[in-house]
Amino acid sequence: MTRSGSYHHGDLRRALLDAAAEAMAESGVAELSLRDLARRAGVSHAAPAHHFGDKAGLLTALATEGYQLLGEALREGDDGLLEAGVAYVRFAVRHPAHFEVMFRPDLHRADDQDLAAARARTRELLRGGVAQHTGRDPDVDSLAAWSIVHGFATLWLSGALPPRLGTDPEAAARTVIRRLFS
Amino acid sequence: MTRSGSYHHGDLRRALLDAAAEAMAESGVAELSLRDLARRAGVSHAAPAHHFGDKAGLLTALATEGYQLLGEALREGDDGLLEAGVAYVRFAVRHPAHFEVMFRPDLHRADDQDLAAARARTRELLRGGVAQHTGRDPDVDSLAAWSIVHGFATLWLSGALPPRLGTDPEAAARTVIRRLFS
DNA sequence: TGTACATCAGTGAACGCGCGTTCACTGATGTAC
DNA sequence: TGTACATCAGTGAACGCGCGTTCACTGATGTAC
Repeated sequence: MTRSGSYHHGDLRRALLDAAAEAMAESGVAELSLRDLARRAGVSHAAPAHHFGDKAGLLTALATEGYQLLGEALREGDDGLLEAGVAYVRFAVRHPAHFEVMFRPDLHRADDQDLAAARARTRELLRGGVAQHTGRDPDVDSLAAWSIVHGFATLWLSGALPPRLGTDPEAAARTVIRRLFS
Repeated sequence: MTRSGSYHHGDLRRALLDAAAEAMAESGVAELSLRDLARRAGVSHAAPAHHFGDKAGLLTALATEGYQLLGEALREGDDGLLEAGVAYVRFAVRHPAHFEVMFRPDLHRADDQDLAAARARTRELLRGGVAQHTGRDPDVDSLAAWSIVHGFATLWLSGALPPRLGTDPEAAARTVIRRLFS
């Protein structure tokens, strides 16, 4: 879509979201600036305002996309609870920037309509998936499941886990999740 | 310790750490600035450099203190696994700033000696506590336990959990942790 | 008890920087007729 | 097929801001004798 040399970018919105995810994965959200994203996309530093209004607007769009991607990941991993849990961890590791901004309400506009809709839909998937597969209190079960996969993903991303676990987060997560449902 | 009107503060190091925890709890780490902390402590904006060198130095000290506080909390909650887990969540909710900076290596100097020592000691407590009380593979059990309490605490702090859970994080956490060891 | 002096803690002015945001503009696109 | 015009996307200069850091300084403290 990038027509280089042309005045119009082609799909600047997409390019800015990708640049944001890339920049955050590289050096964290603290370093993120609109001017840097514009530089990465090869446009003037005032261009982003056209698509997102301001910085919070861009991060809100990124969070919204994150909930959509997570929703797709959960639907694909519809081979039972274990695989859904693994899919959650896989999403977090593959899309660390989306994952972070989704759970940092200080970074996005939590009351944005699109974001709220995507968030609600994906959370329903999370709850519904657990309720289907368990015989116990689905409230407790879904909260326990969410906590354990979210905790594992967060600890993995922060580098807090011991090196002994190796380099495959999904394998390690599988063992841990299995422990919850044994 | 604050001798107001005097040239020397008395315990500026302590005051700055407290101010940092307070400021982060109020408005997140993104807003944190050394100049603001100096304002809160009632000293000139160049004073913090004297005690911490720079911003990363201050946050490293905060993370170190966090590991010490968490260690104490875990030792006190030595009435079994369940209460240790609850103590973990209680620590996170009472000291959200410490908790955040401990698990954000982009905010502190991970190779600082004091920090590394405090971190290692507290992690040993985490692992050791679980190994004592379980009949199964202690590696898997301690990782599952850490994941579930860390995940619950993180989700609670981010406001992601449904309002239905009420306002008492410890009660909700207790139910969830019990589920892991049932 | 008093004095000299080294050390330490805090001051305040100055610097350069990158940032977000605003604004009048211009180039490109698409649509009506 | 051609022309006029509205709309949209991106430009580039300008602004004001708060920040971290540096530096020569000064006030306070503690210690040796």
